[in-house]
Amino acid sequence: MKRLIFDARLKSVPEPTLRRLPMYYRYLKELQKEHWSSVSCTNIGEEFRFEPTQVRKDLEMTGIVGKPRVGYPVAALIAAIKQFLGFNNVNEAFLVGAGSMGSALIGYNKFQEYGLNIVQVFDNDPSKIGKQVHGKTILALDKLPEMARQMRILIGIIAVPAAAAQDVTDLMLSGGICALWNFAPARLQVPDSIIVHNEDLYCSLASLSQKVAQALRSREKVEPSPLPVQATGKEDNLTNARGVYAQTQNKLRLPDLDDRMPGDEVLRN
Amino acid sequence: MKRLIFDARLKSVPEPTLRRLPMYYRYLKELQKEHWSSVSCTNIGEEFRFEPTQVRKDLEMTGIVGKPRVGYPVAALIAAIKQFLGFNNVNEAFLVGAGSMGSALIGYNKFQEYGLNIVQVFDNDPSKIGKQVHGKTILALDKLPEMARQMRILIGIIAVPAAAAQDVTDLMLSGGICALWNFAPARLQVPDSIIVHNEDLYCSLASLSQKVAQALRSREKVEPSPLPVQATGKEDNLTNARGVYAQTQNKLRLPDLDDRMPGDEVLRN
DNA sequence: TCAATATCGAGAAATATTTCTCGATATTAA
DNA sequence: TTAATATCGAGAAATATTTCTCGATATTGA
Ligand SMILES: NC(=O)c1ccc[n+]([C@@H]2O[C@H](COP(=O)([O-])OP(=O)(O)OC[C@H]3O[C@@H](n4cnc5c(N)ncnc54)[C@H](O)[C@@H]3O)[C@@H](O)[C@H]2O)c1
Ligand SMILES: NC(=O)c1ccc[n+]([C@@H]2O[C@H](COP(=O)([O-])OP(=O)(O)OC[C@H]3O[C@@H](n4cnc5c(N)ncnc54)[C@H](O)[C@@H]3O)[C@@H](O)[C@H]2O)c1
Repeated sequence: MKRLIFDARLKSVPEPTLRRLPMYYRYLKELQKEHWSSVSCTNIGEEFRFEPTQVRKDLEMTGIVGKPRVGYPVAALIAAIKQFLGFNNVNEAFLVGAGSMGSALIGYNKFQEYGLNIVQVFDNDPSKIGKQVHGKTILALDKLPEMARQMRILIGIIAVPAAAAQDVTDLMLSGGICALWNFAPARLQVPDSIIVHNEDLYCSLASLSQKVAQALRSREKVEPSPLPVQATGKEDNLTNARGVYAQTQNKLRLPDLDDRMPGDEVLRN
Repeated sequence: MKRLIFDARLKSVPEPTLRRLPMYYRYLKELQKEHWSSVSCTNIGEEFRFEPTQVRKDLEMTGIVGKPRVGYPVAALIAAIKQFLGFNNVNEAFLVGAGSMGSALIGYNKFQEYGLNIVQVFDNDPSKIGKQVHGKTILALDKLPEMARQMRILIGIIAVPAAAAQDVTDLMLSGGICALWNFAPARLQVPDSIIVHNEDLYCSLASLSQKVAQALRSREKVEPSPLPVQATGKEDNLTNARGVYAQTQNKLRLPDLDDRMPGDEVLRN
């Protein structure tokens, strides 16, 4: 309608595709270790319980072409996904908040495989500044903007309490950072041109919680069929029509009450 | 088609709705602190830049009914979402893997607000067993199944290296645990009746990475229009038609090269 | 009191995403 | 060589999700 597409390559990438591609990526790396030379959508689909066609549509987004009856060369496919997801331009990032969450992230060197490299760490706690975390020296916050600008850092990771998140955001933007990975449970106010990715464990937990609650409800309400019917399994947390339906029928396999001795106490501490 | 819906209340909940509801929940709690008595879909929509109708459809899932021209009573709405997402049945959970990730999770007491309570922590590292993390004593792994059964624990949190994740899973299932929150980058093999929620930071990172890469590409290819056009902002990471289109047009606001002094060096460490 | 208006609820329409279908083609095995 | 078959690619169909539309209604202020 009133939308302008500037470039074919910028065609909208469905969010669900964006969530599945990295899964394939990791799986393909496993296959590569096991010296597979080629892989079909059927292979991948079986691993994740997705329809082969869906996998094919996802891979299509990366621009790779496969061979009928054979599939895709594993190495080329990995390269294509890597390129498409931007893992190639290893993005250097600043992290603010060397608390427990921040430290875990800093110590996590595997991010580099996915194109992220945490190069500097900042905090505003005087007792932390100058100390090292996983080999990185914690710097004072006020140095951030200038360093970000000089090093042309594009990505900022926010691991401070929610109350401090907006201030940290503003500081990062003032240093030219334009993409944020936010671990604080806070909505950041930013200009439209800034990319924000909220890593919200609460939301994630909610999804699990809802499914457990639903399964419990379903167990109470729907006693007629006593055996577990379907479930999402590991394909969970993806938008998948079948998955969604499966969820509706989901019955949680609760610890069978008959498994217990009559005298068993339910412990609490 | 061949699907049986057992109970109207179990009607399929769209995944996107499941991701948005907890956002509303947190926002509503903020409003409550500020003593709002009622709230409309328009209010909520403005906060997150969602269409009011979408918010209304989401809230509809919880079963709440509002008043025309007024909206919903804040307290009742919070209660409805809480109930719907299962935050009421405070779910007690076991966590395995008292490493950096696990410790961060254990120390995170806010999960309780969302219905999750980590009651026991396990590890297989003899040097950690018996020690405390955030007030919780680390127990030997072999005690898990029996304790889980006695305490009727339903939720297990996996924070061990990927290689150990399947073993830990099997142990948890043997203790009657039937819902897993998995932080390891591994696909867990479980029966269909088990709920698995993978917390995959890689996938999340990939999504950010792809957007940055796309914005960079778009900047290279599409110079005609020099000003930033649209973006996802904080509503990112949701499936939202407008959002998706916005992304396609997304242009990253890069640090303007002219901002720098001619002699500026790009630092690396 | 009554008009103006914001908002709800529900159903229709539009859009996005997944699944199906089919023709083409590369590999395998007879 | 040839038939059987698995798989790709592309477009059509089905399904899911979002957005639009409209009638109903509660509140506000004239
Ligand atoms: N720990 C978890 O499992 C977990 C889970 C989900 C979300 N989070 C979120 O991640 C964030 C960090 O959590 P955490 O557990 O690491 O907290 P933490 O208290 O351990 O760490 C916070 C760090 O931020 C620093 N800080 C505070 N204000 C600052 C400021 N204005 N500028 C710079 N640094 C500042 C503190 O000095 C501290 O080092 C929080 O927003 C939390 O809600 C944590
Ligand atoms: N740290 C991060 O930021 C981060 C990010 C994403 C994912 N993860 C994932 O979370 C998991 C934990 O990461 P981490 O950084 O905390 O690692 P870590 O090495 O700090 O901790 C792992 C813990 O698990 C324990 N463990 C190992 N094998 C075990 C077994 N078989 N049974 C019981 N306990 C066992 C270890 O003793 C250790 O305490 C990993 O799978 C990692 O990939 C971590």
